[in-house]
Amino acid sequence: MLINSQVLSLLLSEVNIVILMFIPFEWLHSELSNICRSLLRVKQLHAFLLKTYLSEDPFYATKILRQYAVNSDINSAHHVFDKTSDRSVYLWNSMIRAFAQSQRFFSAISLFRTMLGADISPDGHTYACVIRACADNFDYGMLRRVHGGAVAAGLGLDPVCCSALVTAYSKLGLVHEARRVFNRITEPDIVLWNSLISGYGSSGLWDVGMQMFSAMKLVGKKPDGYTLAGLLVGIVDSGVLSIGQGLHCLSQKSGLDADSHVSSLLVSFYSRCKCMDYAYRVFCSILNPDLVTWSALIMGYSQAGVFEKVLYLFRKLNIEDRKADTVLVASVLASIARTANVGLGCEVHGYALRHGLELDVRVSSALIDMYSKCGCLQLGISVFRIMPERNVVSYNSIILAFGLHGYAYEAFKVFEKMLEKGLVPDEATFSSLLSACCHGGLVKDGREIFRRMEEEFNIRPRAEHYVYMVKLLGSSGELEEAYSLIRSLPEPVDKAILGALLSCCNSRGNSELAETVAQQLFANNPTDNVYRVMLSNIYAGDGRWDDVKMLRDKITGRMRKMPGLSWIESS
DNA sequence: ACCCGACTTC
Repeated sequence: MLINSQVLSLLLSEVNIVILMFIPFEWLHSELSNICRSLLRVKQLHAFLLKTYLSEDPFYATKILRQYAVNSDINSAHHVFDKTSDRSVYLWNSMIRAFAQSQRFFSAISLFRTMLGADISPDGHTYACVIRACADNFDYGMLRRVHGGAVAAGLGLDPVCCSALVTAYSKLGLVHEARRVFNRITEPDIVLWNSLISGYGSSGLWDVGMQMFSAMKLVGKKPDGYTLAGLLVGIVDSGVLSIGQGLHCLSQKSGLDADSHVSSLLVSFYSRCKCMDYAYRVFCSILNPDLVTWSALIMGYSQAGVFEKVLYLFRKLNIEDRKADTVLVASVLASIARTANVGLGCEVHGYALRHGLELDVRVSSALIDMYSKCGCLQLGISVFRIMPERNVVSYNSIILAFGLHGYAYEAFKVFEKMLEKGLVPDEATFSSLLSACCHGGLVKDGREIFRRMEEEFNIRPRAEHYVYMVKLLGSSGELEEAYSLIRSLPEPVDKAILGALLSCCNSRGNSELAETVAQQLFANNPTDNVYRVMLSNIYAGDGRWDDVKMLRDKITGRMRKMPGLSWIESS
């Protein structure tokens, strides 16, 4: 029986028991089992189930609940759950999962607690779902409690539960804890092996992941797409290019390169290694690359600074009649910000508007940054004003924008507002604020915020923060204070921090301190001739030509200065 | 249903 959409709509809206007799149940099952991306259709199906009293059946109730959940209609999903009197474990699990996936962590936990009190026992999947939710919310305390609960319920060795535990502990950075869970299982299944390998991969321990990979093959387990993906995420830079190439080779031999996750990871692996030719070749070999793979390639070109390729690919995507998503548009905008071409930025903003992507946090934040870097602060502010949802990144972007344009006072005002909203500032927030102080010459506020960063917000300053502090203090003549800040740091001091002080010595004409700083730089970076050039310029300013000559003679090899180039676009 | 991918600010 062939059912086209018109017939279907008619059936769903005008159904009665007579028509029901003609509906093949295989069709109904497939309609409910496949992911339906239309909320309207889900509602029609639900109405149909209600009319035929099939909604009482926990099997159908679960199916429709899940359909509501994938369409983000969590209230309807909850309604279905409430109306079903005969609740199976699967139904409970689906509802807990629906809460967890729609970021309603506390609802998920509270439903889980209700389930513990009800006359039904949670199974491995219930615990797995709650465990995952704990990890997604970085709630270590809750994770320990749920883990304890699982052990007490006799599920401490349940394969499903343990896979989730291994992943959760790895996500919280406790890969040793994950290993302990793994070690308790005498015969791990492929999923458990994959969980541990992914855990090592995402914790930066790709070598241990490779050891586990060998161990897994020794006990006769055949790797699948998850295994390769877990290994590939760990290969982060060109230092281990050959390992990644080996995995590429392996994926081709085993046919796993057809897996969309594996192929997109191969593209991003080559991108991370700056091997864009390889990345492009892998991309071209994929039959129907999905948006994630397109994004990986576009990001690769963006990070390699090949901006014309970014735009070329974005246009190519459109020519192929594919619709970009928020992540892809945000990446393209970030790339345009670096070219400072506001015309292109406006084009992509227009694209975002036409496709209803402009209110997304990532897109909006990228727009703020793009407009401010292109010199259009006002446009960035307008975007910030209208965005419905703001996160730390959005605030960081607008703070940076104000600072960049010399409005340090506004930057601090936004910072206060951000704290009022209960958002927790991160390292980038303080980078942006310190940068604002540098642009505005606010020494006092800079010192204050630098102090608060550590004392009040528990953020240990990184090299970039010290660079800003040194620049701020040094350029306002407080060279001694800048130097004593540097001396409080453990050796070896990052060359960017010392370099910032050296450059301040240059502009303030303090050759005495410059010599001390430069000696330290020479000692730790003997091949970096830039610092010799800087010091020789300082000597030249004092007319100490003998010292200039002595330094210049030490510069071995050729130094080529890149000619300064700039361009403007005219229309 | 447990294990895998692109992500805006520094």
